[in-house]
Amino acid sequence: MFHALATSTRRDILRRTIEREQSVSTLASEYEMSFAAVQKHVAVLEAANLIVKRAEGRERLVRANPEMIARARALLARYEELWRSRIARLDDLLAEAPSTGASDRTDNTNTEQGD
Amino acid sequence: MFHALATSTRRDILRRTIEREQSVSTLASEYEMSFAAVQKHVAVLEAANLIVKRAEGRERLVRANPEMIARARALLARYEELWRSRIARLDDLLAEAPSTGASDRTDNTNTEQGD
DNA sequence: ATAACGTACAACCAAATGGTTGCACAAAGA
DNA sequence: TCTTTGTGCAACCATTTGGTTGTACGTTAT
Repeated sequence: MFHALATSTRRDILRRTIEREQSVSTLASEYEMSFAAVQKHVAVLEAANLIVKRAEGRERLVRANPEMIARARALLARYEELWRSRIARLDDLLAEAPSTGASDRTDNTNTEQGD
Repeated sequence: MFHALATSTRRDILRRTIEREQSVSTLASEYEMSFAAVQKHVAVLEAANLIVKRAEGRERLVRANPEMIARARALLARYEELWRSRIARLDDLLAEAPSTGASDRTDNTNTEQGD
């Protein structure tokens, strides 16, 4: 899935199909490359479930699948969560190690950098 | 950057270096592949600024760069925002269309769908 | 019916990728 | 000193990737 997102052309296709459903050839007309090249990019995005296609006459209408985008984002959010918990653990160590004796954690509102 | 995240080995390295800073050879010992292969993966992550290295004696200690992870997540969040605003726009159209004629647009014969 | 359009897919090609081994070199240790 | 360890880099190889052209086939228009 990250592989599917790894090309700017595909991210652009994703952006366009988020904004509005459109056919493969309409998409293809937006780029310098051949129709077949765009069609392959669409196929990669489809395999990653980042878009879905719908048949309408001879056209295939492409639209983004927001579920999958949310999933990618959630995965990265988990990495950030790992980071926060690591900081929290270090924080605990620092709170315990010195002989300050105070077992209760004083103000530990620290460097949260996520949004 | 998404390219750097596109391999499970590299995502795993990222995960490990989030949890704790460690040397390249320590990382390499965790995988079946050769040291050089892991070293190249680390180099890719470093080029994408997803990790940073620090020299300590002959070792190179690797740690994750949470800023960059947040940035990747923010980019995906923007796609979701696009989706939400698209839904909101459709919502507006549906709210306006039935009542209040308001024929401001002179030649709106081709009633754009979506945007 | 015939032409034009939209799509899919195969074959092909150059470049990038993910892996290997081997070598060079600095730092630690015997 | 000599050896071992940790690192980086180059050369090489197989596979994947991103692009091309060509072909086939169903749908729409003339």
